[in-house]
Amino acid sequence: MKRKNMSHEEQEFIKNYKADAYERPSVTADIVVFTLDDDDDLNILLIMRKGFPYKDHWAIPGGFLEVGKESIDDTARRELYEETGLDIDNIYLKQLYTFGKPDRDPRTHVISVAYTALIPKSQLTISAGDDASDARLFKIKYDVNGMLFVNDTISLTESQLAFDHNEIIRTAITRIRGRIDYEPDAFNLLKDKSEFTIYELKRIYESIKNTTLDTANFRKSFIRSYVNSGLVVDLNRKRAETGKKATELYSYVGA
Amino acid sequence: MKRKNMSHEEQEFIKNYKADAYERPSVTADIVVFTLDDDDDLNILLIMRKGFPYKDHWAIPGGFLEVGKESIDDTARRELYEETGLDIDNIYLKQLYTFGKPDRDPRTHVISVAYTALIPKSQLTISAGDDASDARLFKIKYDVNGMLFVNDTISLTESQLAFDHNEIIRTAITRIRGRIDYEPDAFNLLKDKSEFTIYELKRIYESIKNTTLDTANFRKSFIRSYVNSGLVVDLNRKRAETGKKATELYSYVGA
DNA sequence: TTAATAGTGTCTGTAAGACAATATTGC
DNA sequence: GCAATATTGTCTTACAGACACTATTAA
Repeated sequence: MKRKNMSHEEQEFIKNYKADAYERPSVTADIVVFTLDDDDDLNILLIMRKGFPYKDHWAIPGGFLEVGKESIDDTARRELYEETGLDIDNIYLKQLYTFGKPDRDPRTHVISVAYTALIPKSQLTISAGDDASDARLFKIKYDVNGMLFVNDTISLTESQLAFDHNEIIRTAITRIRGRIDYEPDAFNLLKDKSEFTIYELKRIYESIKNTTLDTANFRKSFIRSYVNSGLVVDLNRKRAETGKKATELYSYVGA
Repeated sequence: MKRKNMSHEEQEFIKNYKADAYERPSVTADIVVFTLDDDDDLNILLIMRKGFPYKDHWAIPGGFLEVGKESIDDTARRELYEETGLDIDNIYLKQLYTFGKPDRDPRTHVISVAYTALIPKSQLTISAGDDASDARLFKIKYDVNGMLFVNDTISLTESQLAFDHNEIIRTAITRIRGRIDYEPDAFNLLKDKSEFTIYELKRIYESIKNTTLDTANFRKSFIRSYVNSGLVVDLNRKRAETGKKATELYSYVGA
């Protein structure tokens, strides 16, 4: 915010402003990191909390805003980097929603600005940050009581998560499902968005929507929405795999 | 957040937690209040700031979170009530986006959780709250440099607004335009959503989208989307106005 | 040749937009 | 009757979903 003409009076006010006059909340950025595993199932990154509160509970990664030094978007990027070692630029990271009930954290009033990240597994180097004793990917499953988070060694119900993180994850899934039909979000989960097949993209749609799609209709929609608009170009090359007909390759060239 | 089984160790941790150990930002809820004026043009509520910073600048209403006492949603409701005297329940008030750049407020790092409200003018009793010397509705117009805010006596360019409030308003307009085609937001701007004509609703759509719509096509879409789904019922009564054919009345019965 | 996957074609129903035509009312 | 607005109908185009059919490759 560049102010052109701040009066002397106003400058004095700012100089003497006591931010401590009112009690302030803490603010965190917390990130729902989605990826696809080798089964093409939708996965989420959870960390095991090292300290209180919710010590030894699984949680989504995140951390406190560094006041005056960074925007809340930067907090999300920084925390994501610390947890995944990701090249922070060129990453799908979008603000999701802000959660602000006074008792959502037992320490003090903590406002959580939640973000959603969509990252191909090949780009993730998962490592537990300072505040975590472990960090893992979990498949998202559903039973009558809600979501389950499952991998080879661990199975969690959503109520076992720290804080209100189950609600944040629910909100993220709802949002990404709502967006996928009219925004090119899904490309961000491709192993290599500069060289992919329609069927790789289709599997991403199916994982996010938790359904199966008709290949013919998916192709029509893909051509109409992305190729005809120039967002995706046909590479006029094919990729051959053993035992199958070779598949045409496309490249996402962005907006 | 009800925790069932918090360990003694964790309880001790919470008791001894010093929130002051890290610097915290301030958090505000700021509200973009939309209404339609008597010309059926889209209006926004702005207040004239009484104190520094941006003293004597127009701004959207809002205020600081009362830490530990209220959720950020409640902050928005409370501030909206103070500025409009509104019956706070039964109001369209939705979280929009959170703005968190460190220098967006010259006092200190202030995180603004922005909300959008859609309220019929008949329900608004606009009054300047504690922190405002004036409160007015402004038509939203556009010129080559962006938005203008205009009423009978005042004309503002968007860059004259306090803080980054022009960016917040832009975000709100984009969001509401994007939502109106698939969410029943527009009903919240009707004078009386329990008794309205198709044409009253059409004018709201036109104001938000800033276009004119075909009556025949609007009717078809209205019937399909709302009457057939039961969200709106045909009252089987008409309202007569002088010099015109009487118009069928409908009632929004909600989800 | 056959299994497996890639890709095309066709049909149906629904919806959006353009626009013509008809209906009702007060004056 | 006429002006003004309300309401219905028709035509075109686009798209989504269901599903039958053809094409290519490796084993």
